[in-house]
Amino acid sequence: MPKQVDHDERRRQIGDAVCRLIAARGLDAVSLRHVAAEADVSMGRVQHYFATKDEMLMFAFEMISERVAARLGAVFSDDPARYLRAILLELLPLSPAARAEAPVLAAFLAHAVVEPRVAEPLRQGHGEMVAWLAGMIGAVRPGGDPEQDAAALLAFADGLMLQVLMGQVSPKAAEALVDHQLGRVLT
Amino acid sequence: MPKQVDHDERRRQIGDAVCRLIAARGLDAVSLRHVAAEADVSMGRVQHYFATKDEMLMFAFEMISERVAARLGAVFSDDPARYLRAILLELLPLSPAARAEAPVLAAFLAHAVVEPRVAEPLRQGHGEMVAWLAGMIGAVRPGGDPEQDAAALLAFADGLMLQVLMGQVSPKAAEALVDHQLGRVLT
DNA sequence: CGTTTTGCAATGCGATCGCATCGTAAAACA
DNA sequence: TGTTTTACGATGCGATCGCATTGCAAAACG
Repeated sequence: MPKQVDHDERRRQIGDAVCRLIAARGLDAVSLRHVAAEADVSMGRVQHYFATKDEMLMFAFEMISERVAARLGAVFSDDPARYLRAILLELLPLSPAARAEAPVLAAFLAHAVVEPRVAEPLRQGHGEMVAWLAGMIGAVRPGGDPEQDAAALLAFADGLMLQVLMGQVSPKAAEALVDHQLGRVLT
Repeated sequence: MPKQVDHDERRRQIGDAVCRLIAARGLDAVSLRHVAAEADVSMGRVQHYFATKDEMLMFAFEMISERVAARLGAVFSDDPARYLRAILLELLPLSPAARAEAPVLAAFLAHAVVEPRVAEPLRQGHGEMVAWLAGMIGAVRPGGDPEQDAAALLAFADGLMLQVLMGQVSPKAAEALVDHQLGRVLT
């Protein structure tokens, strides 16, 4: 056999091309041929690593999910208020990394509306996020209803992400809005 | 010539089919043949009323935009606080009408991320909505920064719409969240 | 009443789609 | 060193795509 390649590495390279394609031209621009071209490999190679297009898309979805999770996991602060703020900002397409991932995430969010297999993991992520946010809010400001505040804050962040992506809100304005909203919640 | 038909009416019938298709299976399920089947007409008819698929999609987009606008326009209350609440609830997929339109809107929102021709009118609608909300907030609670509160509230509503569509938040919980959030803003 | 115009239905075309199949160079393994 | 197995590249197939073309029945119009 030819030199043993890193199977997972190859899959990630192709998944990367899928994500770039989605970010630039949307989910329906993803075809085996376009992906192969974007990744600069043959179509046979793409097929070798993914049995079906659907499997490839689901892999790309898991990829960006994990990347976003990793980005959020890399955030930390001793001060709960700062921690909370940093996490919320990390959800928005402000940094280059987030700006690359957010359009892909947005495409999958819309896809989740009509595709339960995408919606389910997102549902789980939502639950975990709300729980984490509620914990932080409770740490900063005891009393009240931290779960409600957490859920509201997450809805706010999700909507703001989309609005920034659509150009309805500038990155600068989005950051100001996060501070404004946090000010309302944490007092 | 055959009996004079109501040209606009026919276009709306086809546009309706497009919207139903998008709501059920997403934007990329829209093909001339699928639309013809959904509308129970021939493909030739679809082509007769829309020169290109793109024109058909843009028409469907304008259709739901106007419908949502009409639904919002039908809301009214003498009490600014109630008015504000009613508008926010109308943005969510709670009523049957809103539940039919929201998935279509969500699909176009995601499309807007990579398609400026869809993003532009949405940008305008966003601006108008923020201005209106700010006015209402100012009427209920003078002082503060109503524009910031309005923008934050709209981001919250947009995100909540998506979350309800994805099943992350139940309609009942969404309504409670709206009241919670309004309580934070209007005091 | 004949002509013209309208509203389609039908068909076809080239492109592209996902996917299956086949062939093969090469390295791991016996 | 021979065999097997891996990693593809190439090609092809049937389905579907958007769109163009053609034909024609019927009603509005002079």
